[in-house]
Amino acid sequence: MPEDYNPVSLETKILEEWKDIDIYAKLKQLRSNCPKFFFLDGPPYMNGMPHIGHARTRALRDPVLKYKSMNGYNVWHQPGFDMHGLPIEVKVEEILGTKTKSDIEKIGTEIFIKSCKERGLSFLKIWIDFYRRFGMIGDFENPYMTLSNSYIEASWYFFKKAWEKNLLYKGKATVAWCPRCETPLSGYESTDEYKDVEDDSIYVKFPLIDKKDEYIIIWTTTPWTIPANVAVAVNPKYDYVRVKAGNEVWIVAKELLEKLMTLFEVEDFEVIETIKGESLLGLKYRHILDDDVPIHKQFKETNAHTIILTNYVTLEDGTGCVHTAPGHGPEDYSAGVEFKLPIFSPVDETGNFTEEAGKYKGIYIKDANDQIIDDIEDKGFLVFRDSVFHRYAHCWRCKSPLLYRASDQWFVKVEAIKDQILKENKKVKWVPDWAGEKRFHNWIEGARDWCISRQRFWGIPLPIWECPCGELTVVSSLDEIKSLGGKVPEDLHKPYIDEVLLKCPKCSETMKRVPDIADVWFDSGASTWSSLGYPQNTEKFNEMFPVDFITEGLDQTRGWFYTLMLESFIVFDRAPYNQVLMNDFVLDQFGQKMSKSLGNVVDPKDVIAKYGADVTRFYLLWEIAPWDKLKFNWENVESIYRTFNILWNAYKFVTLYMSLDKFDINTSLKDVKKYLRDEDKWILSRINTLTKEVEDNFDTLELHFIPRKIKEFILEDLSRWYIRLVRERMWLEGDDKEKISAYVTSFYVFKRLSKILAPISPFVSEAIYKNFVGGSSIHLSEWDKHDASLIDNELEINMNILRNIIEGTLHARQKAGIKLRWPMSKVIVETQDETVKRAVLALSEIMKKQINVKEIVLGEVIQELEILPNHKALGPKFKGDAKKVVELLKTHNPCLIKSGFEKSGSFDLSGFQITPEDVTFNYLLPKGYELSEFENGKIYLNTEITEELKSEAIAREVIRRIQEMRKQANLNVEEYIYSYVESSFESELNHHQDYIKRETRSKSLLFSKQSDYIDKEWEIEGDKFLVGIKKLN
RNA sequence: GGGCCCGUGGCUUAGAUUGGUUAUAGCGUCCGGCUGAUAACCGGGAGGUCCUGAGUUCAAAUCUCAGCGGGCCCA
Repeated sequence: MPEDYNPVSLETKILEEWKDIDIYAKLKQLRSNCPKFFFLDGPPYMNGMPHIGHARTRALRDPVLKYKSMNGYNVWHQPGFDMHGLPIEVKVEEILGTKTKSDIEKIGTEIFIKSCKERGLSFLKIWIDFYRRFGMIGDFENPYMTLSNSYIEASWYFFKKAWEKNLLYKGKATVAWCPRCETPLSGYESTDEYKDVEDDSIYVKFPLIDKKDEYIIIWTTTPWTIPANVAVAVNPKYDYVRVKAGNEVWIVAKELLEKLMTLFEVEDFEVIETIKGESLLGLKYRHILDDDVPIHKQFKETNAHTIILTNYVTLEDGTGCVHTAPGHGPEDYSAGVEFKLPIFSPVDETGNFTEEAGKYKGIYIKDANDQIIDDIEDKGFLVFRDSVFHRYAHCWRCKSPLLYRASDQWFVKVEAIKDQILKENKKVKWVPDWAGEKRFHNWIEGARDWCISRQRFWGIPLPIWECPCGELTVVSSLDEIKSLGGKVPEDLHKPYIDEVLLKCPKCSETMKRVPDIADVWFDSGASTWSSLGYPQNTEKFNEMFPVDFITEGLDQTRGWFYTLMLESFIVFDRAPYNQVLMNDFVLDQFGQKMSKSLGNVVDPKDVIAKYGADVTRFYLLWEIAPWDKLKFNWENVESIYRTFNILWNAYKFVTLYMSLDKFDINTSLKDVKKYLRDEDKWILSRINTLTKEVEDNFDTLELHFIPRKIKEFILEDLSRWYIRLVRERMWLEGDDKEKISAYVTSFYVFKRLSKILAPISPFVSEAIYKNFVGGSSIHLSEWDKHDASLIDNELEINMNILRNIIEGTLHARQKAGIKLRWPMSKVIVETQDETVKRAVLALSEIMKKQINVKEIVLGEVIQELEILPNHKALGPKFKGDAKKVVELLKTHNPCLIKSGFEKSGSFDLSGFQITPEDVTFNYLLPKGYELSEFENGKIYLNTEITEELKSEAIAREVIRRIQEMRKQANLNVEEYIYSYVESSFESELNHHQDYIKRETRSKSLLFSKQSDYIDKEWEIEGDKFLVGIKKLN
């Protein structure tokens, strides 16, 4: 006999059992010859604990894996963990107290790397323990970890392939740079953290050469980039004006002129000429700081200090003439390339000006702003100075303001292959479809070449060796290192890998490794093959590739979904995955982001500790579609818990009687086929319909429908209906066939239900299944496919109709104030719907029991119409005749009056014209009936209580009291008692003596007070009843 | 500024793909009832500008456009 539902102790116990039988090993073995299903785990970043969002993603993916596994697939469930990268470095820097890269070098790269490794690994056990507790079954002993030598070695294959395909190049580029981390950030890393900051805002005039006192006006919020200015960009399509202001001529965009002059407080100005932007091309100007930054004088030989044309110039702010410094902005950079400008970036890794910056050498760029502005002002080129609040990019880890600087980096050519990638993406099934067809598609369309190198420590070292002769070698394996005369270190990380020297295949000189590491986003993108140790081991990979299914959060559009696609495409010329499920985040119940500072964080540990993993998983899937934001709502979790409690109680109920009767679970449906009653056939149909729907939803990954339908089934079909209907049969004595057929049906339903529930809530399903069916684990069993032969749509429809009618009847009872315990003689169902009629005829036995009515009749009831005068209206209208009108109303047929209103809006009442406002119509029920409406008709309940009905009602009332007393006395269900009832209803009770005795398991029923009975006085409908019971010894 | 997603009683939601009687259900609330599986449940009441506006249509929560608010991503 099962205990009460206590999820936490139940789950702990089952976890022990799984451990004892080594369930994963068993599963692996069981499915070893089955078709593969390659699930690739999106590796979480190992810098913190699992949060509720992680739990959500896992609550989505694990059911799919379990479902696939039950359906005979050999599922690959290797967890993965992302363990490199700047976030870990930043954390370790906090611990070690370093501030800069040179600090790290001072304490030693080796110590630093070891600390990073320790930090990355420190979360491993916590995560795997979480996975286990969450009910996941997987290859937890063999996760893939991006920091392992084998992973690193395998991932190098990408660089080799990219190099061979000419998709890897070294270039100078202007990239977002963190001066504290001293490394570039990829485009998307740099946009993660925009903050509103106050900056200088200056308008500066650049003197045109060969035009006396003529200037072009620019605007900038980064004065420190002025020393690197080499051009001014205008939009060829816009109109520009030459304006006379005082003794000078200024050039600005026409549209901005008024605004600027107001800002500069120049009242006296005059437009001399309006010209298209394109005609400004090639005008030369003098760099305003060429005395302080003398290198500009050398640029005179080039295209520097020229007006150029670009279409990124807008009229939103500034002057329409854009200060261009190709060393300090990506757009400036491309313009620089196009117009062959010097790519000049006189700033070092730490954000300080270099020698090339002349006078400003050694000053931190932000600190140089004031001095630069002063210098510009002293030279007379400052038009206006202000400050602005604007959004500025900051480093996503250390929050330092970023800058753009030109540097030598390694790039992956993306722009060249993005059309092919877009084509490949069309073959991927995305759920929801817009995630792939729109979001991901758009992202790829706008993709730029990927700066993959980082000048940091903790990451996958670039496998590129460089010879002084200029030769570059990209290696992709340790064997290759050896064959080029290198000694393979024990650990492939920096600094060890930097000591590996190769012999140049061209000139035999010593080659040194490029000191860079890879952008951490590279790591997980290589998991397609690196997690399987390919290309070092080909067997597993050949068997598994491509990936059948992945799922991650929507933020991974530009992250993992992208790097996987990009890297795999470069390596294998195809999309790496067939199916992607994208989910949204988890917010708090008000739709706000969870954050420590708001104190609204929901820790999955707490949810599991309170309600168990089954409920948590079920809830996370049930609440909303995977691709919508989930507002975490404790009350709804509670409602799922209650559902599970009901499931458990339903399960307890059937097992109680089955075990009392020692029911043989091998009795098949066939054996009892002819004894199955409508409710049995109905629930058998329902569970198979449910199974079919669940199968469909798993196929289309509309996963939220699954728990919703299961919940509906448990509450509506199983608990509130089927069990209510079969309850009486469970109390039948002996080997009654109808009871056995109810057992067989219940057994079938619970076995199936546990299977359907197993992927989502693996513990409670396991408990029910093992208790019922036995075996080692439900997760080692096969999915029970739906049995179409048991689905009876008509029966399901009929039962629905019946339930509507029953609800309606209960409503009528309530209106009439007659409780369900009191039997009634007749119900008339009035309907035009043939289906409803058929349903009533087919299922009237069930209906009679449920509404406690002796007879159900299909028919019509004529309702009498009553007309009432509306004195408020009649009085003023007919004054003295009002009384007469009221009398006349009584003598006319209300139906005629009503149809008169409907025809002409009024009625001639023996000369008095009355209108609808003058009267009120009422339908009168035939005497002794109560009415209630349902979806397809009306229900008339005969409320007349005969002596016969009353005596049965009294009997039932008494039964109910005795049952209550049995319960209070803690008697077992099967225990017998003696009982007595002392009341003024002896003859009525005597009439139903057998019934009362049977229902209450009384060996005797007396009608006078007995000594040594437990007794209690009850009041029923105003009469006193003294009831006593005594346990049989 | 651009792309994508979301906006339905106090709260959480159904609804899309196929426009169609009175807009779904749960929680909460009020009233009543039932109970030998169920500290459960059942029946009923109250509670809605379906974010706003315009358009298409006989008919719009649903389709179109514009706007507002929120989110993710990009600039």
